[in-house]
Amino acid sequence: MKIATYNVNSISARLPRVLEWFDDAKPDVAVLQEIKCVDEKFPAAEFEDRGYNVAVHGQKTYNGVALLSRHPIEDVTRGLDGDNDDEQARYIEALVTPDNAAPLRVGGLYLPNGNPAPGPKYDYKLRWMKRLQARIQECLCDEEPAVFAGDFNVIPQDEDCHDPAAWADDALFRQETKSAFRALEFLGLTDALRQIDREGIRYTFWDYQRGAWEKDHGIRIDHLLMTPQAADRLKDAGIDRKVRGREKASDHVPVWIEVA
DNA sequence: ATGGTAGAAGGTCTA
Repeated sequence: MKIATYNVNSISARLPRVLEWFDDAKPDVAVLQEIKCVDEKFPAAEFEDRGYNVAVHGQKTYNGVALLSRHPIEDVTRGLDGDNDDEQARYIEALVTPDNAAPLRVGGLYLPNGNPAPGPKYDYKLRWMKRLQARIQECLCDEEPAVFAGDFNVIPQDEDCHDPAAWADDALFRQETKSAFRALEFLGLTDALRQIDREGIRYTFWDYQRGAWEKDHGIRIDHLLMTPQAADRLKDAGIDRKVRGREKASDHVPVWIEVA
């Protein structure tokens, strides 16, 4: 079973690119971020025609996430507990129940960027990470196979960044951010992409500005974190880097895992 | 050189 995450940076602007990738990669489950539209505007039919069940947690202009699955989905939830005043659409979760494999819980997330840091946006990022940690802890206590996938807006380590010094004070790479991400890993989660030999394929995002793609000035911020019961089933993982070079590409590329 | 680009807007804001 192939599970992928892809920050599309507007589903309406990106639809031809996204469908092209779906037809090529054929993920069983995909979580999308920054769809930037309300639920009713999401092009669900395009995915349903390809055999996907569609769950959307949309928002006008900003944010917005979706979960698409060829297998049946149950228990769809939208948003994270812990802040009733949070109106930003950044989290969607479902239990994927294949006919021929064990169920797998999948959380799709778009973690706040947090810039400028320090400041209120950064405080929101750190609070959001605490709420995510609480949700992950629940799944770990249930000893459930689960994958938390998405745009974490976290560069975990120096090796995930073309120029660590240039990013030192950025909300994606500040010490508090890295520590909060480590706290998630220390719960017992596996960073799936860390496990494989990527032969120089390390990054998942290249800024539109300053020729970042052409110079390979990238960062790794799109991740799939797996509970032990899910990590035991991990077979392969990859980054579909070539997508970044296409016309009208998102600034992120798809990242995927294959699980038994 | 606090620029540069992209998207949703139709103001600037977010990234």
